[in-house]
Amino acid sequence: MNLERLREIQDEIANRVTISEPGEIEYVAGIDTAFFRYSGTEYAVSSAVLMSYPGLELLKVESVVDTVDFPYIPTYLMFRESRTAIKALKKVLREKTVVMVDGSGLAHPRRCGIATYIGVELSLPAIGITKKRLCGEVAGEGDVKKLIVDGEHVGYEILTCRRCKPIYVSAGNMITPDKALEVVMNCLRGYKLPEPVRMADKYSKKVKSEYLSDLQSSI
DNA sequence: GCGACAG
DNA sequence: ATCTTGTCGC
Repeated sequence: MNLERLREIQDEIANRVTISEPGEIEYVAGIDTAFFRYSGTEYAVSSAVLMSYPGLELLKVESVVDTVDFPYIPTYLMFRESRTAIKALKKVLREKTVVMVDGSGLAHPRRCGIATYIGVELSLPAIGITKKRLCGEVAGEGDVKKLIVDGEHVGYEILTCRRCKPIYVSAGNMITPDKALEVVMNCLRGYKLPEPVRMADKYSKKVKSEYLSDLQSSI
């Protein structure tokens, strides 16, 4: 599978993106993936959390461990972690849920970050969250600046806590950049990352360490 | 050619 | 992302 073909796949996904106002939001899901190698094999641990919105009560946590075959290549992250992530996500999904993914949405050279891919593939509203800017330019001043990619306003760079570096929010699918920003703001609880992503990150690392110690004690 | 480059 | 101790600061 060459990059040219993978690029075509991303272009196809990008063409299926919908930018619209999602309906009523009752839940918000978060998804994150951790990695580790064991006996020469690489594994991915994806954890998905489901929280009420806007109350943010933790309702469900599900994790999936899988082997990984694709390397990390900037702008091709979806081919590395989406399979495991989608498996975990499907276990917590309900109607009226917006998904928050640890990765770009439309803030991607071909408008196809992993959040967009997951959103289009599962046909649901998705938001991309990253701690580093993959591409685009930042415009404006203050704690909330616009993120522009190829002249298109796809999301925002926001300062979620003073003394912290900013995070990047972008629409993934079936949501507008402004609505994505609103949902993320409503999921902030004093930490750098919005709760759904922060919780998913925490659980993926927890399950990873438990899984590793199980493997090592079963020798 | 050079620099940039999510997780 | 991951490998890693102490350490600065709220």
